Amino acid sequence: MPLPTLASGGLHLRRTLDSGQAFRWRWETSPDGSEIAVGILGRHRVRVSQDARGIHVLPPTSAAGRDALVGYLALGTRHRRGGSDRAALPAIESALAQDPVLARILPHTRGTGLLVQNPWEVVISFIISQNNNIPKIARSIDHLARALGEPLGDGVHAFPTPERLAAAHPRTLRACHLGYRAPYVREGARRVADGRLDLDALRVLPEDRARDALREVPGIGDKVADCILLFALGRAATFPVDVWVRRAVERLYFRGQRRSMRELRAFARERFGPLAGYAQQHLFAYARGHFRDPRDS
DNA sequence: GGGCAGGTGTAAT
DNA sequence: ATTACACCTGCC
Repeated sequence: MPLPTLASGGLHLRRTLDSGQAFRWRWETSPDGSEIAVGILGRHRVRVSQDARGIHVLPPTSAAGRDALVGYLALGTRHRRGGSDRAALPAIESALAQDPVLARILPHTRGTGLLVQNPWEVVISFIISQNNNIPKIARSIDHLARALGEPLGDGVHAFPTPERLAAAHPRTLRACHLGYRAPYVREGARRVADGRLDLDALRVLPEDRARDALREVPGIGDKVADCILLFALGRAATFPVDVWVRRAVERLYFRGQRRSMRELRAFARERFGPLAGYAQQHLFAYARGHFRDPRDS
């Protein structure tokens, strides 16, 4: 059975893949009406769906693709990884539900997990994300992959390597609609390619040191650095504050009063501790669902 | 057309 | 340590 059904472990596939932490997933509807996520993990094109029985890895996903998916979704990693505990999602959500605000939100967002993504891809993806919106971010990344990524067949391309991206002609980047972010992307790629930014080395640094190292790259500020730490480097205590999370925290915890970035970070650390990253995911999802119009609550 | 979108760099306070 | 502004681009 090369493509088994995997225990969901409390993971809600759709909520997780659509939560804004990854940009290369597409959804298709199968003949029986079920929804199938199609994505690219490294050099593997993978297809996956979920129903009451669990998470199904679907053809033509290879065995290697299946393994990549298990790691990516953090399935079967109930115990220690990289020296830190990764508790099962239901246990995490039970802990978060001690907070009355999250207890109210969780029914809408339960199952939103943190992915274990490739740091290089996350660095570039979130540099592109600044002052941008999700459809446009996804489009730019898709353009980059087509222009510079290894072809994997069927018109699908891997994410470009640092070397290829660093060597890309400005004209090529221009065609990816990166706008003023193009020089940031290029410089980030150069630094990863030549070792000035050693992403693997960041894994063993204290969180603050790793954030400082990331912030040295032009185009990476506090928010993008936090996203990289949370979505690719396993730092679940990190609390990226974007406009949506800010809105959610200020309205739900501070009666709509404006708080400084510093206050918001301190709040998250005190309130959610090592699970702040998960709390952020829930607050973000809820805010996007309910605060679309800045006037309503 | 002006404003905004999952920020950041820069200059000024 | 905070605040104001510009910024590619696509969309309303």
